[in-house]
Amino acid sequence: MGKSAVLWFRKGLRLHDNLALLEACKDATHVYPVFIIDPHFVGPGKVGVNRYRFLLECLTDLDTSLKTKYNSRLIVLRGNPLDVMRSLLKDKQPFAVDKLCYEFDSEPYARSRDAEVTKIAKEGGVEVTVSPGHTLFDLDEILKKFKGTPPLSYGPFVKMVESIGPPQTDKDAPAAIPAPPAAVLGKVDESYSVPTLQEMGCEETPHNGVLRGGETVGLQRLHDVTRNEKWIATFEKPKTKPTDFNPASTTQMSPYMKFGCVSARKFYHHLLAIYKRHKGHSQPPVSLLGQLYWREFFYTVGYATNNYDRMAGNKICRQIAWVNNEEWIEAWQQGKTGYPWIDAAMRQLRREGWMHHLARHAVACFLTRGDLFCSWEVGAKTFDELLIDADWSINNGNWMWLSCSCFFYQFFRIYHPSTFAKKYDPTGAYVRRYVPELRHMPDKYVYEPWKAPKAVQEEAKCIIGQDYPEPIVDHAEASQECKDRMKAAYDEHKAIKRAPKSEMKPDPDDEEEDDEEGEEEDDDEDYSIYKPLDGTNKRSRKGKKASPKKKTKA
DNA sequence: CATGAGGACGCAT
DNA sequence: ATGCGTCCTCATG
Repeated sequence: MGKSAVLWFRKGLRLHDNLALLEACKDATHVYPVFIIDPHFVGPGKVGVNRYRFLLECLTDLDTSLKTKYNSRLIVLRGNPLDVMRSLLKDKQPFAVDKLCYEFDSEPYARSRDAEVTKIAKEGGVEVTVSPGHTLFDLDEILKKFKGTPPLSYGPFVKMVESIGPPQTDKDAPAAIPAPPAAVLGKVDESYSVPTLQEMGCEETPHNGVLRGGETVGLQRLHDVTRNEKWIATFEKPKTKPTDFNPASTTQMSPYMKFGCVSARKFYHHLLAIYKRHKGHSQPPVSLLGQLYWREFFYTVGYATNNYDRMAGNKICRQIAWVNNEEWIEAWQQGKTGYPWIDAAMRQLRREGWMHHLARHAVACFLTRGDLFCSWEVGAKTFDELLIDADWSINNGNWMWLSCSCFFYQFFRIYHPSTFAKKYDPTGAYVRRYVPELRHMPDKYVYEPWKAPKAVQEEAKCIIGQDYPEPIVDHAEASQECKDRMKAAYDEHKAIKRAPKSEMKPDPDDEEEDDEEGEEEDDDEDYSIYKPLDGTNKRSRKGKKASPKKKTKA
């Protein structure tokens, strides 16, 4: 008698180089390709419409490929994965299986979910296999090399990664995938098909972006983008332009990497083949290969770090007394800060679910250490909702980077919120595209429209403060205050580090447990512009400024 | 386009 | 103690 295996798709939404799929096909008479729509990710503020649309496109593509090439289909189940798996693996509903195969996922939610599911499988007598493949290398293997603690610098990380040799060669899609039995295929009808956006609780909005989901378009993009080998070989990330659109100046492969539509290993070997033909190609960190290594880097650190997605209890994260001003946050999120370059980027994000890396830098710097001094966690959540390529490990890592909370510490280097983009796009075409209010503003004022004389504003049909907002902060003033605050936070950090245990830290080895909010003493009350505006925002999310002196353990 | 100051960071060795 | 760090800005030549 043959075996029935479930291939549980989560990320890794592809048929090529899918080790879990190959594992499922091994000795199986039937393979059930399954995806579970998890309500955990549904709802306001969770996953924005653009990423959901992208996901559904990925699922539709899988379903189509399975139908046309393999006489099979994708079975989409709905509900909490634990409930779904309980009924599948223990109650054998809607079908019975012997084996469960999936790809390893390093994110905390996935890890605890998968641990539970594994338990359920054991109880149901179902074998479980976990395959690597989302990253170039097995993260546990990398971690072992670093004795559990990966470096916080890229250089040493890459050095080690390169020393372990190239990742496994990518595998082709299987020649055949044994389909579920006809009886089951007949049983799983409409209610197991790919949902609509509406079912996901999203409004059916027009598709504004250029990036469609799926393995097929992902591979096509990889093919198209790598056809220009010279460009691939000489690619340097800092030299790409954040203001380019149609086409963007980068590969835009990130959403396909995030969902695993395209295998990282395939991308890697593709690049190396091109490098072989082009001597003098660019190098990490700026090269395209360097970008894959950055991904690997953040995945590794994210995997090894507790509370990686927040400041409290996060050992690698600087503790900084950010001040969340809700009005400013709202303005930033909606692209109404009064700084056209910042607003254009934020509107592109909301509209298309994508923006260039350096645009992400600019808006992140602006929200946190550059101008508004709001917490990077707010920014990370916003990106997590709106970006189609939002990737937990990379997103949180980059937010710590940009806010000078980890990885990068030169807080006096601040992106200018109006002139940074000028060198890329002197006439402001990008701004005009995403901030139509400024469409008729002369080049001279398009990045700083508040400086335009009234007559010019009238001529351009854009009165500042009426048709387009005044800047919510004065950059010169705000950035100086931010620098001062960062300096204070860093000094505090140094003081804590220098002063050893002596009565300020209860135990040198308590690390792990209850993150006792190192609430900074707030000696800097005279920072005018960051003071709370009557009740709309709290001083600091962790508020309680009660304790006057350094706490001792309760 | 290239260079240097600015104010002087931290991590890794 | 030293070297280095993907992706700053402004002023100079």
